[in-house]
Amino acid sequence: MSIQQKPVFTADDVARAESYKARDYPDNVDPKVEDLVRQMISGFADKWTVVILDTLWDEGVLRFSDLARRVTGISQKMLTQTLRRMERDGLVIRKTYACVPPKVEYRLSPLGLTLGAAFCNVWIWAVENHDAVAKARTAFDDED
Amino acid sequence: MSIQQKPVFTADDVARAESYKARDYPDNVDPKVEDLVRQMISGFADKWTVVILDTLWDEGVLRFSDLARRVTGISQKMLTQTLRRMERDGLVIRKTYACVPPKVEYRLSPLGLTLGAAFCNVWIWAVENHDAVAKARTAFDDED
DNA sequence: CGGTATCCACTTAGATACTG
DNA sequence: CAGTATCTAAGTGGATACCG
Repeated sequence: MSIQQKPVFTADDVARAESYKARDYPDNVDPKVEDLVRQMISGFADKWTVVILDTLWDEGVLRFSDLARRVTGISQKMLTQTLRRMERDGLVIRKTYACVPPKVEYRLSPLGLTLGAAFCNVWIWAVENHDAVAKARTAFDDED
Repeated sequence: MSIQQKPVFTADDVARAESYKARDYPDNVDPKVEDLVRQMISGFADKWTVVILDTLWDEGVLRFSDLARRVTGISQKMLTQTLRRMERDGLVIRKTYACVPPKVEYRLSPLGLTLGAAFCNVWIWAVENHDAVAKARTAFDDED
């Protein structure tokens, strides 16, 4: 059998990966920190949070109804819920104006801005690789 | 959007955001592409996918049972399901050995490797900001 | 306009049992 | 070991109605 001991990936693979990678990824992280981080990521890694982050990153400041319009398919309930959680986590700043009819503006906090920046490469990856994923899916479905 | 244009944030905020940002984020993306990308992101943005991606990124090659051990809290069912979806999307390569007892190895594909690389900054963000998030939460819960 | 509250259909995921 | 199959409890999210 031809077991490759170390080179799981070719130099080319690694080079392409590096092009998505900005800062150095720490090799050894404290297991406790690792676990904490996973809990955090798990918390943020849901459908709507990422899309809302993306939208606010793109648009800057949006009213509730504008967000509802741009985040296609979201219900009012989920929009409210997700925005509250993001506000609680310090990612989003909510500003209400005491007027009639009411007006509420949402925007990313500095913390949310840095998270949005960290997500940039993921969005770029998605733009550049969505056809590769589509191809992989049809290939997978066709075999067997 | 280019974050320099809108004066919503201070120069310091922007500088900190830039430190997480590697490649330039495209200003104008085709709305249809934008929508496709959001569907993709929504698909990948679930709890287990991200954690498995992280684990395989860290460890390289893992057997099914090793993955189950490292991805704390996941059920066998979800592990199987998520790995299948990731394999179908072309992120993960599954290699079975015809022996008794059976042995199955999982590793990231080149495509999965690039996605993992794109996620690096998000993980770094999580490591560096999890205390900020914790503080935001207690602050939010204390008021009212 | 920007929510909250309630109800309910549907999905999800864990536990358990079984298989190649 | 690495799954699949089945059942069920819990959670999720949409629709609707109503409120400040």
